[in-house]
Amino acid sequence: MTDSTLTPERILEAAEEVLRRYGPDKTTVVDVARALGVSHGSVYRHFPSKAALRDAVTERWLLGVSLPLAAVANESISPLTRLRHWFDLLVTTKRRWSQQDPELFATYLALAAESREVVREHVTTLIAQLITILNAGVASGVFYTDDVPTTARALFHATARFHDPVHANHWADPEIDSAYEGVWTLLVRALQPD
Amino acid sequence: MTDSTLTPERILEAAEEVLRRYGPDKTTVVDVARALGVSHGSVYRHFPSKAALRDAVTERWLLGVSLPLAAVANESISPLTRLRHWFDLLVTTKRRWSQQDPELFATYLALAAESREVVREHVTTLIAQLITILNAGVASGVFYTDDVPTTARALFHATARFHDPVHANHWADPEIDSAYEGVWTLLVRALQPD
DNA sequence: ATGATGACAGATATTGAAATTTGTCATCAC
DNA sequence: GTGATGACAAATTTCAATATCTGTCATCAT
Repeated sequence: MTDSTLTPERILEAAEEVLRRYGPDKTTVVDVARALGVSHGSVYRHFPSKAALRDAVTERWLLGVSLPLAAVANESISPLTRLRHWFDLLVTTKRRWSQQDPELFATYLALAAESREVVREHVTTLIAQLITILNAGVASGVFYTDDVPTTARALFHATARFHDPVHANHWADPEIDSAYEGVWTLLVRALQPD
Repeated sequence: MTDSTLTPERILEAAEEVLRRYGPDKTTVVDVARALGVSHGSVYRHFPSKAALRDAVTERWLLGVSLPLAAVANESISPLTRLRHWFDLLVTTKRRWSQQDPELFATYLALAAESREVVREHVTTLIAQLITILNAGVASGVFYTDDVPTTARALFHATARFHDPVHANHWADPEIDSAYEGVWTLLVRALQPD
């Protein structure tokens, strides 16, 4: 039976399902409760507000991005290859998502825009992964930088056009790949030891 | 008398004034005509559509950005200093604009979002200015790159977070200046001859 | 002849009354 | 006692009627 006890986890699943079906504007707490066969008051027993529920859904989605990236960041391969794989995965994940299901991506975008704090933490997580890769590279002498955290943040910001959803409307441009290569080339040069 | 013959120029001035006052959503061609004391049919004699009028206003605004930058791009100072001044001017212009008059900036943003082609040309213009600076630097040996146009475009994209209006909501963040310095440091390193 | 007008049709936007939603909490069921 | 319920007030959204706007063009004025 699907209707065992009500848990935050089950509510999140239902919320994702409803969001997927109705979009961010038309999804209501009543809809989510209905999908679960409970009253909306019961949902409020597990999430203090609709905003908190939305934040939790956003966090779940962002984990889907950051967990695979964490695996890459900790792979036992050369730091330069690892850095490239990491950015490739970040960029292609976002791009595929935005193109294969634009409506769902728009939903994700709308949620993220309202869950600023959750997104901020996500970005911090990603930059921490970059720090891991940079540290490995500096230790083995293939990267030079006198300030790893600053450089990690700079790499993230310098590539924003290719992974920040606010730029998603450019991800189908024909020049996007060569533009990405151009920035990558520049950044790799910046990391080279003298 | 302000009511001499009706010209595109006078219509543009009136349109800017009305946009400034009412914002992009509530501005109508009828409003613009009223501001000029003419019928809206007369406006259509000079602009084929409301979209064309909007594009022309956008183009005018963007010229306000690109003309001062052109001056910097052609200054007779060291290419590295010139590059830095150019980006500083670009970044501070946008930032001041977005913070001193957020409503007008939002208006500009809304117009630009609908005038894609005009914006595309604006970006091409800016990248051409970067090419000028890079060429000077390569000629005098202070910059290295084997592909000036690609590098110019990469520099523009890598700094998008600090000048692309889609990122304007981060321009008041306290770390924005150090983030900018971080990216700048990286990019300068990438341009250094071996 | 040149340029401005305003009536018009179809498309779009506004408005405010009615319906729905959010979040609370006294009550209910087990 | 624990957890779910649904009635409720306040806030928000929906909807359809009404008004306005866009773009055209036959007509007017100079």
